[in-house]
Parts: sequence; structure tokens; C-alpha cells
Amino acid sequence: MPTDLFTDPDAVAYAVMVPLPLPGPLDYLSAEGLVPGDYVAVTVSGRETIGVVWGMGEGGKNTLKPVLRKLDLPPMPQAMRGLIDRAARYTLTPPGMMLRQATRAPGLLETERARTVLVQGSAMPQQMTAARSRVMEAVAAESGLSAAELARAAGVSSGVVKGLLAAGALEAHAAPQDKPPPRLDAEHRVAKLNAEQSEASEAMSLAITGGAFSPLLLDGVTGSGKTETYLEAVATCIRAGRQALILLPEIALTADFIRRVRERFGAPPVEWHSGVTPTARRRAWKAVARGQAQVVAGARSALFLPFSDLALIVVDEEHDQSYKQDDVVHYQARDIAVLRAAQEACTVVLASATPSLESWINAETGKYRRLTLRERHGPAILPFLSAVDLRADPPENKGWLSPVLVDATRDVLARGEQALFFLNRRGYAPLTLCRTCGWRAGCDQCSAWLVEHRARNALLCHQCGWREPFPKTCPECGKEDTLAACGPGVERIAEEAREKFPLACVEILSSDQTPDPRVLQDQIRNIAEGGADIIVGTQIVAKGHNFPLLTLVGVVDADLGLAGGDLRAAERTFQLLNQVAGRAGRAEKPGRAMLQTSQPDHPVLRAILDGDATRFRARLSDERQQARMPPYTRLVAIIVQGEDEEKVWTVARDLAAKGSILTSAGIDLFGPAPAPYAMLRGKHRVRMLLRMGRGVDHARIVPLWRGEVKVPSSVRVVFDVDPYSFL
DNA sequence: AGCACGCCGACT
DNA sequence: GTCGGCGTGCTC
Repeated sequence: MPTDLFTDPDAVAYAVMVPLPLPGPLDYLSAEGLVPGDYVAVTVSGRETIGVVWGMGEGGKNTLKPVLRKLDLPPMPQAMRGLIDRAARYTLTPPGMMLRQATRAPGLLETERARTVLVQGSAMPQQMTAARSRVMEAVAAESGLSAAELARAAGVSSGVVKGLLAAGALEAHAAPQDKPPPRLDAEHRVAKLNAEQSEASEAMSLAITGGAFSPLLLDGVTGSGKTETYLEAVATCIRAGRQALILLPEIALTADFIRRVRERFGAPPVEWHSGVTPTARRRAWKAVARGQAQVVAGARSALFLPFSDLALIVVDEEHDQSYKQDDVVHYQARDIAVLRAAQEACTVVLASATPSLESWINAETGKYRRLTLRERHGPAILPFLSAVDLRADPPENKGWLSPVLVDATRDVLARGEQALFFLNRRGYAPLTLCRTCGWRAGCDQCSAWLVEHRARNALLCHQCGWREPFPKTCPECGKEDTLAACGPGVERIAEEAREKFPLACVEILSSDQTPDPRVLQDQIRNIAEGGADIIVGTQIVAKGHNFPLLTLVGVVDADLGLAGGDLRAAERTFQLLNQVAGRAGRAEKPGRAMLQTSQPDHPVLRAILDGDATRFRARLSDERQQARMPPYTRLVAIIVQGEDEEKVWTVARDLAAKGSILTSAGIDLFGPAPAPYAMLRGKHRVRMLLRMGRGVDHARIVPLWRGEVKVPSSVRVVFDVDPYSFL
């Protein structure tokens, strides 16, 4: 790097985006003739960071710092830079934080070590022994192997390889250290599709080869074979030599799914999720950037991988809540997937048995093309659904399982089949109180009750993770044996199940049973294979796994999700209960699902029982339109938070005082009001909500408004565009 | 996001 | 008299 860069006639200023929460790119000097998309190393406040050239900078300044070096990585394509700009603008996030999502791989700044690989040489060996010809076959079959790997692949000693190298039959070459992922074969095992599936898969393939932005909604009932249908579209991408991305909710990214891809294409996809090790992460990122990764199966963060030639994005279980990221950056991966497909001019398939209202409306209005799978694959039929009216059939004293459900369970167990009791509530009891003085166990740091986990003899805060031993006496009045558990969690239902069915093996399936997802997978597999008679589970049982012996699902409290009055409560309950009910009878045996409820006439429960999803969504859609709610309008949720309650309220009130900026632009402002969790992890939280027509340019108005108020750094104002959580 | 600079409490 | 708490402000 020349020290006289300021006087170098070739030195040019470049705008470089860095992965930091800055309002825009920073300017640096370089004489290397960089182009937009080039990855570079720069210093920010004295620290070396990765950056991406975003455009030309403002020249003429003598104070600019130099670009340290250009990195040896394929440049970030224009489509990806466009995605980052647009996603940042829409979500009211600094663009650098979006870039951060796209550069989250270790070792990008380091120069990659070379490794020596062997290729076929020009000379022929004088003597061709059996061992030697095996080596030559192996080198022809798979390229990019080191000497040791080649010897292994051919089943010979390293001496044979060395001999061939000396004879010139093999030649050594320098290659990047990271081996490309195994090749997938589109013809490995082509699936036999039924008429409906073929039609859908052909429509997808046509869209892919068409080379234009095509959003598709694959609406297929549980068990209709959505996965094998879209995998045929993935095959089309592979045949075209292009790339495909399959997004799954983190929890559905299991060995089971990877196995299906391997069976179809003869090799596994590149994986990208929180469980991937740093080395594998670096390899995956580079393989994607170099166009070597043909198929990536990943969680929502995989959307920000630097694909060089993306032809298809599949968003499986597109309705799933976990696509909404709500930590550092707030975004809805399903929406970003559509945005990315628009940038790449490629196909995006949103697949679900219970599509989200947003996607359903987009299909109704023709924005998305709908592909429907109505037939359930194979012999399995949809479960028989019924409501148990808890007012007419109440559980006996101190229980939560009604006699009707208990009887049905007895029949199922007598046939050697499995029953599942579903309750979306971890722990033993959601509330503990003292019968003498009325004390309730609450978290000091959050406005939430502590949940009793009896197996661990502890009280836990489900918001911040606080844990304390279960008290022997009441902390308030000091009396013994006065603490009462109120309401059920899965542990308590399991206890009741063990009392009612002492001979049955009862297992709890809940995310907190084990911290290791692999152990959990093993546990699920063991249970699915008959390791339990009765399963008591939270919503993790709803996601993807097959339980072939399961023929009865009892939903302990079908009303649970309906309370709380949040926008999507009805929709979410509908999706969850539908999926849980769909767990029953997936193999040869017909199943039934019983929903315990005290409001059997509630429209959501009626819709589930009738199985008429279309009418349900039409009704929901009307309601939203009447109430001027999404997707007919856009919401922006705002949380003002900080440790100092007074400062938090001052900021909130100052923002509200400048509300005329919003109202004159056609934006309604609600609040400020204390958030439902008014305190979380020791931070006070005040909420505001903005509502506007879909045509309002929130990305222009909202920052303008926010800029009018001076916010001390001890208070944070967090924006959540299209919020899902209202806590 | 890090990180350095800057004013007010309990200590060798 | 100092060491250090984290509030505030900056990064081309």
C-alpha cells in the first residue's frame, strides 16, 4: 500500500458499506480500480473490518483513510446490494446492519490457505498395476482431492499415489483450501408424482426457466407431498446449472429433511443454520458465493447468503412465526425472500398447508400464482375432528383431561397406538401463589410470573431466563406448604396422564427438556418409533415430525391462543391446531383429534372443525379490512426502552408531541402506553403504534419524525415494521 | 456495534 | 490524593 495515496493520480474515493449501524457507507481511498460489489478490508476507528464497495465516494478530501486491500472473494452481485438497500430502507434498519447479516461468516478477512490437489497428468505410467489404475479411476471420478484423500478413495497406500506423481501420471495443483461441496445429481432418484403434484412442479419449473420474477403459493394439505413436489423444481435448477435456496423454520431443519434431499439428489445440500460449525459456515458461504453450492437448505439467515446465480427460493411452512426475526434486526424472512426473488428476477415458492393470511390474499388478488395440492398422499386420510365442550364434559376434580378424552385415550392405548396431549405451555404451572397471604411468584426483572418447573424444583422466568429454587416457605408470610400451583403446563398434564393411565409410558416433548437439539431429535425419533404410549407436548410436536403410531390428538386447551387480543391470535391458533391435528393418523391408521374448549362456537374453532380454511380466511380478511388492519394497512410498532423509566417516558412523550409530522402524512399514531411486558430484563418499555395506508412511504416519513426528537443514548427507540409480536 | 474519552464515588 | 463506574459521541 503506497503511503502517498493522497498524491497518487490513480487514487479514487469509494463509498464502502461496513457491517456497523451507521446511516450509510463510509468513504475510503484506493488506487486499485475497484468496482461496486468488491469486498475490501478497511479500518473503522482503528479496527480492521470487512466492507463492500457500494459506489464512488466524495473525492478531494485529504482526510480519507485508505482501503487496506481488496479481498479475494467473488464480488457481491448488484441484486444482493439492491436487496440490502431495499430491505434496510423498508425495515427502518441501518443498511450496515443488513450487510452484517450478509457477512456473518468467519475468516472472510483472512487469505485462504491453498491446498495441494492432484489432477491427471500428461504422462502415462510405464507400469499400470491394479492399484495404480484404481487411483487413476478415482482421480477421474472426483476432482479436487489431496494425495491422502485420493489414496483413501482408491483404497491404496499413499506410496502408490506418490509413485504416480513422480511418474508424471498425476500432477499437483494449488486449489482453495475449502473443498467445493459434493455435486448433486438431478436424475439420482426422480420422484413419481401424482397428477396434481406434476402440474404444480411443472408450473414451478416453467417459472424457473422463464427467468423472470415469479412468486408462487404452493397451498397443499398436510401429507399432500409438498416437499417432493418442490424438490422436482429444485431439480430443474440443478439441471440448468443454477442455485436453489430452501428456507425452513430452524426447528424443521432436521436430519430428516437433509436425508430426503440426499435420497432425491444423491448428496446432501449445503446447510446454513445456527448449529453449523464455524468451519462449515466459512465453507458454505464461499461455496455459495463461488456458485459451487447448488442447493442450500437454511434457516431465515440463509436469505442473506451471496448467491451468484439464484434461480429458486422455497419458503417451506411459509406461515411459520419463526420467520419473523425480532432481535438485532427486525424482518420477516418470507417478505425478504419475495424481495430477494424480485431483485434476482427469479422464482419464489411459498409452501404451506395453512398459508398466512397475507400470502392467501396475495394469491386471491393475483399477485402470487396459486398452486394447490388437495389430495393427501398415500393411504393416510385426514383425522376426524371433534370439539369437547368443557362446560358439558368438565374434567373431574383437579384435572384438565375431560372424561371423553380419557375414554378415547383408553381405546387407543388398548389397540397399542399412541395418544398426544397438546398444550402450548412449558413447565408445571404458569402461576404460583400463596393461599395464606396471596403472594404471587413474579420476576424482578420482568413484568411476568415465574413458571414452576417441578422436575427441576425451580421457578423460571420464560422472558429473561431467570431461575431460582422453588421456595420451601412463602417468601412473603413465611408459612410452610401454602404455595399453590395455578393452571396447567405440560409437566402437570403428564402427571395427570400418569395417574389416569398408570401402565402407560408417558413422555414430555418440550423445547426445555434438553438444551441440545440433536438430543431432542433423538428423543423425538425414539418416541415416534413407539418409545412412549402417551406424548405430552408443546408446539414443537406440531413441526414436521411424523408419528406413525399416533392416532389420537387431544388439544388440552384449544382456547389458549385465542385470548390476548393480538392481531394474529385467531390465525395463529387456526394454523397451530390444524397442524397438531394433522399429526394424527399419518400412517396406515386413521386418526382423530379432539379439541377441548369452553367456546365450541368460536369462529376459529368452527373453521377448524369444518375444515373450511377458505371460508375462515375470507372472514378474517373481511374483518381486517373493516378494522383497517394489515395486510390492508401497514403497522409500525415502536418500543421505547431503557433502565430509567422517567427518561423513557420523556422520549415517548416527545415523540408523541411531534405527531403532526405523521398525521399530516396520513399516519395514525397510537400511544404511548406501557407495553404488556412493561419491564423486561430490567428495562422499562413503552409502546407506540403507527398505522398507515400501504401507499404511505414510511421509510421517508418515520425517520424524519424520529429525527425531530433528541434521544439520550441510555434510551433506545426500536422500530418493528409489520410487527408480529405485540408484547 | 465497539471503543475511547469524560466527569463523580470508594480505596491503596 | 487516585482507580474506575458507564453515560456520550464517533467511526470516512
